[in-house]
Amino acid sequence: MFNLVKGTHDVILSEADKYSYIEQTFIQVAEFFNYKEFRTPIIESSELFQRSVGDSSDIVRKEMYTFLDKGDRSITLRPELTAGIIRSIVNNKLLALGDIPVKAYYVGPCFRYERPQQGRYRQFNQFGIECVGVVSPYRDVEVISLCYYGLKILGFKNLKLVINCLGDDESRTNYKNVLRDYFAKHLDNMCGDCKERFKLNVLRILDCKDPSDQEIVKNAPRIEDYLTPKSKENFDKILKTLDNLGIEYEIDRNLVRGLDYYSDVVFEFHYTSSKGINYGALCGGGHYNKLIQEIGGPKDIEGCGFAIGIERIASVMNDDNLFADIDESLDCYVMPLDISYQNKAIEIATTLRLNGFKSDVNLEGKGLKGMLKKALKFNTKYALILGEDEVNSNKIVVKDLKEEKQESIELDELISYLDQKESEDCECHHHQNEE
RNA sequence: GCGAAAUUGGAGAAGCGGUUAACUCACUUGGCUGUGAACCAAGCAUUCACCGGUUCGAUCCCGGUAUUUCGCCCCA
Repeated sequence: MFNLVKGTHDVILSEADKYSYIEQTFIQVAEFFNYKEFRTPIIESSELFQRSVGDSSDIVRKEMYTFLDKGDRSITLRPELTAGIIRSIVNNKLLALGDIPVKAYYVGPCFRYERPQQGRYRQFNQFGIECVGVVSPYRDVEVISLCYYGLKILGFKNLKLVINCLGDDESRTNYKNVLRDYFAKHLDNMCGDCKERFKLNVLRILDCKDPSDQEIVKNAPRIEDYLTPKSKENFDKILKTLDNLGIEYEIDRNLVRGLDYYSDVVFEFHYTSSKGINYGALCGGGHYNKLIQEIGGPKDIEGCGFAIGIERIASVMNDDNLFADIDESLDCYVMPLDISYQNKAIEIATTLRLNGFKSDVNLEGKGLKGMLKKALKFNTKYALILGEDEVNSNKIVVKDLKEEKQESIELDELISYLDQKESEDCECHHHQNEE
């Protein structure tokens, strides 16, 4: 027996159904917003992430799976997908063609060397979108609303959008200087992490969880006082539009996020269940001004995106019972009563499949009782019994497992018989709906 | 990276320094030889995560390893 590698997990059977359900929901919403799928490599050059995610981020500093390949190239398993998506947009010259914005969505595995916990793995899956070529603050709203509707369709109620504005370059340079001056005075009393943050990225001191540090943060200069008029105006437009769309938000001036490429608007959706359990952030995203240029793209092209963790969403949905019953059913289960009828049985099953009936055959040589049990386990509509009498007379018994009725049918008429039963079924449903 | 706790069949789970490792569910087979339930009977861990140590004897005590969970950190 081999153990799983730490922080990895198998996604199988009903768990896999749940993951596809989450992914498909977001994919459909993204398609509806005219986003196109992008599939980029799982491995990228290490430098890509150092440049984009940022040397001062925890991800780059301690969470990347980096190795040298046989040609001595430094390779990294992607810790997130934004960098790769932007790289591919730049490499494929999609921006030079003038079709901005490029609207991309993605789904796939990411890798971070972190301490595993429930709903949190070293190999995990993300869905996300990037909208590159953003010239209007309303694009930011579009990105936020896409995320909002995806979560809503999955059944999340009482979502809280937590939002902040980090400002553009000019705002941030000014603000960081002021902030550095302020924290320099208090640095001796602050935690070790913050001393580190002071050197690397002073903004990240703002979301330190240390209580005594929070006291210091409380009196720190605030970003809103250092925003350039343009940043401020854009942020106000975003907030106003969110109001109009009925998306509730809360401004958190200390929301910074751990990736260095964000500027201007950043956001997270937080969730508290009806039972009052606070699950924290389900996803996060924001705007980036300099990332495209940093990766070698044209100047002055901005983007916006968000990502959700599939594992995290699935874990919360499991916990909060948000998965509707995914109804897996089988139309027909063919049951040969003797192994000598198995060849006949698979012929019948094949015919059924070619005619649009999802079918399976019992080839395990069980007794009728055992096969019926198996049929029930698959949530089968029709059990088809093939015994001596049927084989001799070229017939088959069709047993409706829900109605608990059965009929012996000529094999030639099996498909038309089932088609007729199905259409009656449909009409029945229609009548029920009308009532 | 730091701190803590856990790990017994397919699942839940009891157990104790001494060899039939309880019980429940699931599953298999038969009673019922061609019909789903119930009932009854039988079967279902030479083994208690792995490796060492202590011991006459270890699933139980000790040490190490692995994994998981929880907290910190961070995030999705």
